[in-house]
Amino acid sequence: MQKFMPQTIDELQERCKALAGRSLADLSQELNVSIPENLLHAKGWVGQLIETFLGCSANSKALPDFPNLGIELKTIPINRNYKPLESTYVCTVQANTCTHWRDSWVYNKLRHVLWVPIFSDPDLALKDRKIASPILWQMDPETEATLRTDWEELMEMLQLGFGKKLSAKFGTYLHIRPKAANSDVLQDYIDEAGNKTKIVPKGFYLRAAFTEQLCKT
Amino acid sequence: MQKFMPQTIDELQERCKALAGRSLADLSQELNVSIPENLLHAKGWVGQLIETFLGCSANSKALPDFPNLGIELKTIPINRNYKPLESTYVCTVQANTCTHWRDSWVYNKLRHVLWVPIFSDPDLALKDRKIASPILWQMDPETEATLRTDWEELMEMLQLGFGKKLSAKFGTYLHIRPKAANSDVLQDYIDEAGNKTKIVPKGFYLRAAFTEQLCKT
DNA sequence: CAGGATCCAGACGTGGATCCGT
DNA sequence: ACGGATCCACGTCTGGATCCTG
Repeated sequence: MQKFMPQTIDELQERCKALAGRSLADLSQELNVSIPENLLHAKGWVGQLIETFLGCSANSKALPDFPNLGIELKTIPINRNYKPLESTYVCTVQANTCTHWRDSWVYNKLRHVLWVPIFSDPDLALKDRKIASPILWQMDPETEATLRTDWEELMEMLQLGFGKKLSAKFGTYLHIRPKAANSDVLQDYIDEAGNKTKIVPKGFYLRAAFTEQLCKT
Repeated sequence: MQKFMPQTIDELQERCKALAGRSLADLSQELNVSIPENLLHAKGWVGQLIETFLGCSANSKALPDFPNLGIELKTIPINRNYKPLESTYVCTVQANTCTHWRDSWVYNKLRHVLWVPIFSDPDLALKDRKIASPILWQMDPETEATLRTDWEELMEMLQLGFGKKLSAKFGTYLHIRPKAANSDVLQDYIDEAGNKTKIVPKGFYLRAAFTEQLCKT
């Protein structure tokens, strides 16, 4: 059962009110989808459940989840104390497409986000996990400055051919980690010496230390 | 039931002998695959049946059907008089990748081909269609000269931006036709004036007049 | 009947993320 | 607890070709 996509921010916020406090069992029953035993073989299940409830089409590449509103949806697993349990995936890294920050996928994905924190302590069964209050958020100048610096430094390392040395240790809010089916997946890359090589596809992620600020406000 | 891939040309020719004269009903029974009522919703079925019988893996992109032998497999529907009923698809057209003929996908697909003609008169039910004698063929210099000229002229028209005017009328042996799910599928293209536009994805095909020469020898 | 349009299966890529060893 | 590794769904692309109308 798919809902209609909200046409205005007010409609979206109404839908968010109807989401806060509800359990995943509750939501999946209303939407008539079956609930998996755990997330090991369904890692994206919660995110897709929330997408369905809020009425995003779940397809559409390169467009925000709510295209007419320009808003991106991100779920965040948190513990009882509103502390994120995981980093948050932002988008794939496009090596060799050097643009300005404002043209980047990262900026455009994070400019305007609906964060949906979900109480997800590991001892809490999937069905009993509950939605906290969704947060409609816009990137502020200070945050942008930090993200921009992170992005520029990380992209520069990639451009210069240091992709293999680019570990998840770099970056204040944003960092780069593998993003692939497994480590056998490889894509073309040109290293610092100008030689053709292969690296595992990578993605941008927000560190939990960053999203913690959002969830605790 | 998948067979092993032939490791030598001799093994491949043995397999071909076992194929000649047999009906599609016979083959599909041996391979334990169900036979469709007609080809309208299974246009590639015959080709895939023959692939299975001859032991090609059916995956592998950019590689020949028999990678270790460097041989490509092509089925050709023919009538009682060995005249092809259709043109033969070769490969997709890669606009904006101008290389030399010998580096082209067309040359490499057609250098060494196992043609499998199949009696396919329209009044003959799918199950009753029979395999004629497979033909293991290598491109000869005269054929290459004609194919090369066709390919160079067609590619030049594409490079120069005349993709929209490039109809299937051009080319002696080889021509270009749409190759997509339907005519709504579009891909980026730069026209003769240098403007960005969209065209339907295209493929190279061999005219029936060309394959007729092969089937009648 | 030639040329433009179309159809399926299966591989591949991307967006949704969490898992889990050190 | 962090960073490298991994997992599913689903849309898109590609290779297998034939359909079908003017």
